[in-house]
Amino acid sequence: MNLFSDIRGAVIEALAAMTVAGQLPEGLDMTAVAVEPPRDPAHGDMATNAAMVLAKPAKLQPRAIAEALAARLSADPRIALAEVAGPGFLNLRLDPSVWQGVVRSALTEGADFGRSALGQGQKVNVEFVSANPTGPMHVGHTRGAVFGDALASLLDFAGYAVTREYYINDGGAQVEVLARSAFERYREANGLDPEIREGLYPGDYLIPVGEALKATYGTSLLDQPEAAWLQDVRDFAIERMMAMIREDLALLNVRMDVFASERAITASGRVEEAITTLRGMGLIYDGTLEPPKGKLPEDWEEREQTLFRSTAFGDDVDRPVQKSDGSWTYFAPDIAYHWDKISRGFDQLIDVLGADHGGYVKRLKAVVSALSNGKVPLDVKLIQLVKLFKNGEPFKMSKRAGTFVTLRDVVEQAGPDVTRFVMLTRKNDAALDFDFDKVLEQSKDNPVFYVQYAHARLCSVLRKAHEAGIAVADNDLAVADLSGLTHPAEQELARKIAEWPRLIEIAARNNEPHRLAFYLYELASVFHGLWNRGNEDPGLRFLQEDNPATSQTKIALARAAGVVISAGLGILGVDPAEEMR
RNA sequence: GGCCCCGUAGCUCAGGGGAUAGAGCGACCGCCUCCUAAGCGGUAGGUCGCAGGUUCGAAUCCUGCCGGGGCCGCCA
Repeated sequence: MNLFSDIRGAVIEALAAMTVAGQLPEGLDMTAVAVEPPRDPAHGDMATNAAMVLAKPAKLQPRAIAEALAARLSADPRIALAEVAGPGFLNLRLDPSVWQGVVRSALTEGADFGRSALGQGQKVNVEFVSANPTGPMHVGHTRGAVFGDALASLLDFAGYAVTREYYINDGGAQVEVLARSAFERYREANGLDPEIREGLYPGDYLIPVGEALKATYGTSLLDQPEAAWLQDVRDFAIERMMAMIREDLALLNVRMDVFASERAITASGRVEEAITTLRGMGLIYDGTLEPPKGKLPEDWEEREQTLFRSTAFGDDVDRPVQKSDGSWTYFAPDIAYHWDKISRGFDQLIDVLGADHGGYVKRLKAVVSALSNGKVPLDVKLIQLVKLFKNGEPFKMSKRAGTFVTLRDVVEQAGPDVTRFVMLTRKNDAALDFDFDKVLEQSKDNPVFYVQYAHARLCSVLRKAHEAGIAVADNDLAVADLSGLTHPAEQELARKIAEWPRLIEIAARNNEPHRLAFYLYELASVFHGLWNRGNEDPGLRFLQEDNPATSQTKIALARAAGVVISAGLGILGVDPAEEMR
């Protein structure tokens, strides 16, 4: 159930009845009518802007509409009080039974409470990570991985059919560099001095690859010319790198449905196909580009290239797809890849990219718009940098100094739960500070801990109640008498729980999983607050020693909060701890 | 030069058309005979960068400017 959409339905129904009764003109657009939680709890449980939104088109005073609407809504048993306030808000106070209904829904629906039909089963492709298969993943990839995985889970929960996809850039020049680098390590494994020339990858992680090459090929490649071994060594090294990357993702509990290979897509003729399609639309032409403004590259030369008319879709300049020598630019496989995704029938595409790829957003959107006739929206989520700290001091990453912080370093130190939650405590387009010490702190300063602690406290209550012989299994609590949940502090928690389904839809609409992290923090805060009220007012304790029935009632509320915390953390990929150690 | 992101409390950040703008940290004052005080309550703290505009209503949308960061190439 989604209480907010239920009540909005009641408002829309009342407005329709007013139209029939001649109190409103016909044909009004109701899409802007919203039912939201008011900022100030004193304003009631929910508020609707209906009267203000409709006043102008209906040519009526907002207060007049609001009053007529209030009169109709008052007849709804769920609405205890409807009063007009401010410039025309209609504040609604809900009957306590409504909150009891929310708690019961959470208990009966369990992990599915809040699941939405918003997506209507639409096929969404979430492409994320897509780190080059040339080395281990670093912190930046970590954030992208967590974000993409959580977003995918969120969209799944919101009713989309989600595919998690990794695009392997195994077709460009950089994998040949990888091959040459690995070959040097292969020579090293055979007792020769490696020549890690400028431009090759110097990382130690290639040493085992060199050894593996030796194990497979012995000395047979040593005196061969590059042309003889390049392809085999490249494929061998890519496979090794991808195995390493898969392991890293597994450490973070990130899973992929599809690993798409640039080389496979290119080999299948998708590039030519996509370019031909674009050409058929008149979007490909031969021409020369203006030199870039600002600092002019030293070797700038005007040359004719094959260009994609991305300016037709709002890009700043047209983009080259083919070099002057006829070979494809790096952009061409990207076109083919997105064409491939469109061809696979996705209704929506999402690309999760590093913020340094911001300059490609327009051309990617242009391509997707062109190739799908504007039917498939592409949302590009840019992931800002992660700034690492240790003891409050910035922790500079440098490949040269050997302080290159990998995904594995982070996860091994902080653990997957902490890493994931912290990475989601900031909007994707805001830079994130990640302090190794703060993140491991077990106090309320650490949001992960704070949320997990709320859940652990609940579990503690459940254990104690169970020991006391009170039936606290979910199906027992779901049929408990909830009419005793009338205290304002208890209703505050129920109100927060009721926001969960609405939050899911807002977060999913905006592709913003960070909203879940913030919400869960708030929910935990309300839970801790109610818990502590029990110190002063024993009547608010969840466990009422001598009264199993009342205990069941109150524990049902606590457990409903726990259901949401558990589900929410589940979407973020964080384990809801049952006890803190 | 162009494009993108950011600018909200002393600090770190939510909120991104609705009412008197929120949270955490830091500061100050309180709360353990009691389900985990690893927690809770309260006080103080604001020109939502600046200036226009749209709107019944702008921190939120539009334009310009200021300040910070990022990107720009036949590289990937």
